[in-house]
Amino acid sequence: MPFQPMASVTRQLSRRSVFEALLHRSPISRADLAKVTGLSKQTTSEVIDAFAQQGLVRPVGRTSGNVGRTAVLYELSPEGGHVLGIDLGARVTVTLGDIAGRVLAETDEPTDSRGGAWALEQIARLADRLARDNHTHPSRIRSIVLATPGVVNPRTGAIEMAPNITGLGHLNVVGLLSEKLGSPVAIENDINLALLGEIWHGCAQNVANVAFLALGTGVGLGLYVNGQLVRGENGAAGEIGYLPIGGDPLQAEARLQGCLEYQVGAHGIVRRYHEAGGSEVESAREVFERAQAGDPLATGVIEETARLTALAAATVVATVDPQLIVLGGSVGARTDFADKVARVLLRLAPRPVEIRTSTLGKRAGVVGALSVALNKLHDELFSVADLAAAVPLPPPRVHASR
Amino acid sequence: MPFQPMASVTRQLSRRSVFEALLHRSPISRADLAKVTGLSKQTTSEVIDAFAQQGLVRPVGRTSGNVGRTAVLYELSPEGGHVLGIDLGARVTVTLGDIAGRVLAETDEPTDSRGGAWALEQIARLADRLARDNHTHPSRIRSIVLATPGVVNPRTGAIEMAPNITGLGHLNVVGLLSEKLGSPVAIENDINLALLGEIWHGCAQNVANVAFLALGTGVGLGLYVNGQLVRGENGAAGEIGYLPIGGDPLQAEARLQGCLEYQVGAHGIVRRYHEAGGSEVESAREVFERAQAGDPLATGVIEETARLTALAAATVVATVDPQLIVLGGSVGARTDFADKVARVLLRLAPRPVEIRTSTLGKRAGVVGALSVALNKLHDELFSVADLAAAVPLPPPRVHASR
DNA sequence: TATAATAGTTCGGGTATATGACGAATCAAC
DNA sequence: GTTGATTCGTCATATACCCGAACTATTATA
Repeated sequence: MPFQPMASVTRQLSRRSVFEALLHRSPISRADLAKVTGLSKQTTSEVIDAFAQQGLVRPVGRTSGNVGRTAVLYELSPEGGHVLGIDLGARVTVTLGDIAGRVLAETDEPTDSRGGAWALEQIARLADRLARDNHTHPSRIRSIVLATPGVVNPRTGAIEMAPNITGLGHLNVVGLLSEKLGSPVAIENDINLALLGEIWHGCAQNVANVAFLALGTGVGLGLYVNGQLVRGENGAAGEIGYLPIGGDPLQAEARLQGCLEYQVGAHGIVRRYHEAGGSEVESAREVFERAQAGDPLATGVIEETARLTALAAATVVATVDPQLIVLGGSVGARTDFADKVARVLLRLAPRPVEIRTSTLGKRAGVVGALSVALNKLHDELFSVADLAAAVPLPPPRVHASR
Repeated sequence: MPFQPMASVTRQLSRRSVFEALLHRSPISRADLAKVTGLSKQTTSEVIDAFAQQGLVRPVGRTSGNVGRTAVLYELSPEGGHVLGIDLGARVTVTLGDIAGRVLAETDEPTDSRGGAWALEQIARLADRLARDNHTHPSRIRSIVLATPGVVNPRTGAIEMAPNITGLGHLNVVGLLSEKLGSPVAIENDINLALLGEIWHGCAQNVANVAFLALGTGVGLGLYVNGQLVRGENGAAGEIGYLPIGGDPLQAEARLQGCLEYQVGAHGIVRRYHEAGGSEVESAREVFERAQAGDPLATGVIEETARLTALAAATVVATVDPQLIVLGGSVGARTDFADKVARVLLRLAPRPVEIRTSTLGKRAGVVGALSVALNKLHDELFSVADLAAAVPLPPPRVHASR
């Protein structure tokens, strides 16, 4: 094995170029690939031959009707690799995709209420069945991403504060799952992945600076800045439940649960309705329904919720200046609620910011997980990471001035 | 014209590799360069020869004392290119550096109070003199970065809200300055650059996630996330003067000046001292002095200022989860004040965050400007940007699921 | 049927890189 | 001093990769 790092870089770049063209323009001929990538026909052909031998690419017919010789058209083969996106929330959702980003199948069921290891077992079972039902052996799956609530440590992948699923924090989820499923597993916060889902296939496509405000059982924020996800040093970026908004942040409940979440989380909405003298309700959705039915107490609670949410949004606008704010989660995705928030925000922010509601809804998490799994697979195959890491240009060390 | 027409990618990578090694380990021999870069001695030698011919590199002696043939040591030549960092605030500061990041000279004087075009003229004069005094013709300067208060549009470079220097907003600063100085000019917000200064040579070295909280005449935030500066869609990231903290954000002054800035800005401190019944003072510094002298009114004002600052810091922690918060600016850099902030923040944040005070002080802005100018020069010479842009791997377009 | 156009392959040339051999220069030990 | 080990830097050679041009194959159209 003659190890020639530099020499292989250029071929890797060519491969990557061709792959990308296939990703975006398949079915496509060798000739068109050469035009699109800017590579010579010669190089393109070599790469395609290699891809075909690797099973990454397959012919799908020929051109016809045009003058000249017919061209063989190629596309990425589903056999090239499969990826899995998993969302672990109140339900477990598993999505199977192929290397080209095509969604092949999706399944879900309520999460095993015993939590912890049982939930992982459930995931493995669903994933296995999904793969087999789609003529794919589970071992063919090359990249798996799991969306989970809680703070995910970006270095270790440990789940540090999982509020809803019990007993996840003590498990080595990455290790257990990747062993069960036989493929590399990555974990990411569900709100972050919902954001990436909206960016990939939802309402935030082609935007480099987006904030995703999730309001449901909890409160959370996903940040996408400079075309990158913001995880934070401990994976705790976007934990805006702890924003000092809506009460005394030094109060006991506020310190424990988070000041904003105490008010705006689903429990907070119900509690505030009761405190205002409202009759028994079970869920935040009921408060919304009563408000729509004309209950003035409920309306007041909702208005206040919208005001606090707008304050949180204004906070994000002031710190990060996104082009777009996406509202999601069971509460946030309601268009009536989003309208209220937008109205307040207009008076709070120094400049207007576009607000949209999530278009993917509950699927945002899995879709985002799939997109990350896909990116990981692509990076593994056509890594430019080595290249970027090989020649960084950091600020120079200190030199004495003369 | 040292423009290599389409130097092949692989050679460019080698050049970059060697350059980076020179940057960090000079003086260094050809043999050691080969070891460090992983390139062959042959390639390394070719690159060094090219650099030498280009004037980018020069020999600086030989090794001695070791067994074996002596090696010629090389370092980056100051002739390789010069850069300029400029800070335009109450004073104009100009720093001259060379391609290796060595600071060659620095000068400053009070900003021309007539502002606008006069200030630009002043900058040009200072820069010209600085260059000539250091045996460098101004035309040798290849990259200039200007630090300025206000919101700098990241696309156009226009200054959109310059509070202190009058008449800057209406000028095409980039165009005028680059014409006067004969070199490409970039503009960046002064707080952002102060942050980068601290990261380069100050108290935030080797940290990937930093927040820089500047408290002085105004209030501002610089964010460094995932090893990148956060500018925001409109360059308005970090405009935390508008954070809804410390009062009703819908109040007239709050909406105009920014809610937090109205309280915590230097004017706000003075005003609050007067409102509390304190006697005439001119500046925030006097309030601090009186507090130190035992004035209970002043102490109260300072405590409240620290509390509000801590709230702002907690906001940043909750949204972005930095590893480190740097306090800077004439007020923020005071260690006594920083201690107070740290104490309050400890009780606000769900996890402790390190707080430091700026070590570069007033020079942070120029140093940061110089670092960016340097990076721009390096990127121009050894751009890997073309390379990264040539083969992106974005999420694929939507495919119909089957 | 002839012609123009397009697809894909073959071949030669140029630029890189790595490797190993070789001369040059130095220290250390005898 | 002389010799040997050691390191520096260059030369020569082989290989990988890319491109462009020539060439063959295949098609629509006049």
